[in-house]
Amino acid sequence: MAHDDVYPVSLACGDCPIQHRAVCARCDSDELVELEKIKYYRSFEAGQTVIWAGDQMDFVASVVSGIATLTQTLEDGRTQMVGLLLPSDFVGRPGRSRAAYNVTATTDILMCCFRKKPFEEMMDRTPHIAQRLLQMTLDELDAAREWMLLLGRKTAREKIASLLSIVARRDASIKMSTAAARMTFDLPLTREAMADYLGLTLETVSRQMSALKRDGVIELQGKRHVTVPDMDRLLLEAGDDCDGGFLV
Amino acid sequence: MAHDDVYPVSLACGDCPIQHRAVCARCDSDELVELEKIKYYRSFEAGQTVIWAGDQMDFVASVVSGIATLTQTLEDGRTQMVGLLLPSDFVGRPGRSRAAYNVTATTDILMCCFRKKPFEEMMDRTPHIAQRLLQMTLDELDAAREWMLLLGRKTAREKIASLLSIVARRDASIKMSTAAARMTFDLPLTREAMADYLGLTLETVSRQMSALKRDGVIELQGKRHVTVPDMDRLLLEAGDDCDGGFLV
DNA sequence: AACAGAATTTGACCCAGATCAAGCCTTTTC
DNA sequence: GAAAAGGCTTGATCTGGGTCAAATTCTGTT
Repeated sequence: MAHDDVYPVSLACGDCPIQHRAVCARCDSDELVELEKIKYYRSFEAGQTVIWAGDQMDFVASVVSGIATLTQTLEDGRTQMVGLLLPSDFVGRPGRSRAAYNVTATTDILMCCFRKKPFEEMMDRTPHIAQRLLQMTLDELDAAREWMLLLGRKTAREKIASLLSIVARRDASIKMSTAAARMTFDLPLTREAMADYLGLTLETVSRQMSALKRDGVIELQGKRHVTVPDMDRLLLEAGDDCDGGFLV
Repeated sequence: MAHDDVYPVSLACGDCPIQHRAVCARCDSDELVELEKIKYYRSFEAGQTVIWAGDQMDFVASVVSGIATLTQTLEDGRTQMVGLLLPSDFVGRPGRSRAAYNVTATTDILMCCFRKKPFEEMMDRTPHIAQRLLQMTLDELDAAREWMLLLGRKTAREKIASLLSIVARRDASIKMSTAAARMTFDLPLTREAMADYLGLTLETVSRQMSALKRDGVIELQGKRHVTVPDMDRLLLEAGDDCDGGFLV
C-alpha cells in the first residue's frame, strides 16, 4: 500500500460522514498538514506483538490497514481482549505511560505513528487535536462500558449475537453501504479470539455459532464467512434494549 | 457542607499528590478561577436518579461529596454497574450526547455542575482543560479495561478480593494515609451493588465474603466495616499480576 | 492427489455460580 | 418495646458454560 495515499484522518476530523474510519477529502485542514510533517510508518506481520504490556511507550499511533487486538492477561494465562483496533483506530496516549495491555497484529498491519514529544507539542499548538482525541476517547469509553454489560450480564448466545451485530455494523460502515436487512461479511477473528473477546471458551463459541445457524439466525459459508438473513432478528438475539453498540 | 470551600479540583490540576480527589491549595490557577465563575451546585438524596439513560444531558459535573453509581440495564432488568463516582470524579461529556447509562446517588451527594455551552467555550479558551479532561478520560478507559478482565476472566473470589483491594486503596488515598499492611475501611456499597459491579448475584457475594472471612483474609465488624490484616494476601487473592488497578 | 497441521466442531461429563427458599440481624416506625 | 422492613446470611438444588477428549473440516504443501 502506498503510504502517501493515506492520512490518519480520525485525528483531525470529527465530522466526516464515514466517521472514524476512512480517508476524506474534506479533511485537508492545517492540523492534517501539521500531522503529515511528523508522521512515520511501521508495519507488522500477522501474529507479531506491536506493544507488550508494561512497555514504555514512546509513540502514539493510528491503524492504517489491518486489524490488531488489545489484550490483558492474568499471570496464569487467562486472557481477555479489551479492544479491537480497526483501520483509523488510535492507540497510545499522551503523557508518560506504560502500556497496560498487549497489542497484537491479527492480520498484517500498517500503523501511522507519531513520536510522543512532537505529538504533544503539536497538541499544545492546535487545541482542536486534543478535543478530537477527547471525543474519540469518550467514544471508546462508552464502548468499553457497553462491553462491561455484555461481559457481566449477557448469556453466551447473546454475547455471540452482540459480537456478530457489531462486526456487521462496522463492516457495513467500512464498505460504506447502509445497513440492510440481509447482510454478509467476513469474521475478522478466529473462534479463540472471539472467545477471548467475549469472556467464553472457544468450545462455547463454536457451539453457540452452530446453535444460531441451526435456528436460522445466521448462515455460514465456510468458517469465517457469515450471512445474516434478518438483521433485526440478530439484534433481538443480542438482547440490547436499543440499537446501541459501538465498537472500540 | 459549605459550597465555597470546595473546588472541582480534578479538572484544573493533574499534579496534586492526592490526585483526582481532594482540595489542593496549589491549584489556584487561572483555569480554576474561570471555572469558579460558571459553576453551580445541585444536590441529590440517596437513591435519587441523577441522570436517566437516554436523557439529553445539558451539563457536565464533578462529584463534590457522596457516592454515585453508573449503571447500564437490559430491558429484562439485568443490570451492570459500569462505574463508581467518588468525590472529584467527573460525569458527562462535551458535545451533543445522550446519556448511555443511569447515574444514581448511593448516598446523599453534592455535585458541582457546569452548563455545557459555557463549559465548552471555556475549553476553547483554555486548552489545558481539554488536556486535563483527556488525561482523566484515558485513566477511566484504562480502569474500564481492567474491569473487563475482571468481568470476563476472574472467579467470584478473585472478583471480591479485587473490589476490596480497590476500595481499600481508594479509601487510603482519601484519608491521605499511605497504604499499610493492615487496613480498615467502610464498604460504600450494599451486597447488591457489589454484585451488580462484579457481574455476580448478591448471594454469591455474601458467600464469598464469608469465605474470605473464614479464611482470615478479611475481618468483618458489622456488615460494612472491613479490616484487612494483610494487604499483600488480599492482593494475591485478587489474582492481579501487578499492583495495577485503578478505580473509575 | 495425498499429506500435515491447524482450526473447528461435537460429545460426555463436571462444577462454579445461579436460583429458590428460609431464616437472621439491625434499623426504623409507631 | 413490639412490629415492620431492609439488608444480609445460609442451605438445597439446578444449570449454563467449562473441561477434557475425540472426530471433522479446512489450508496449504510437497
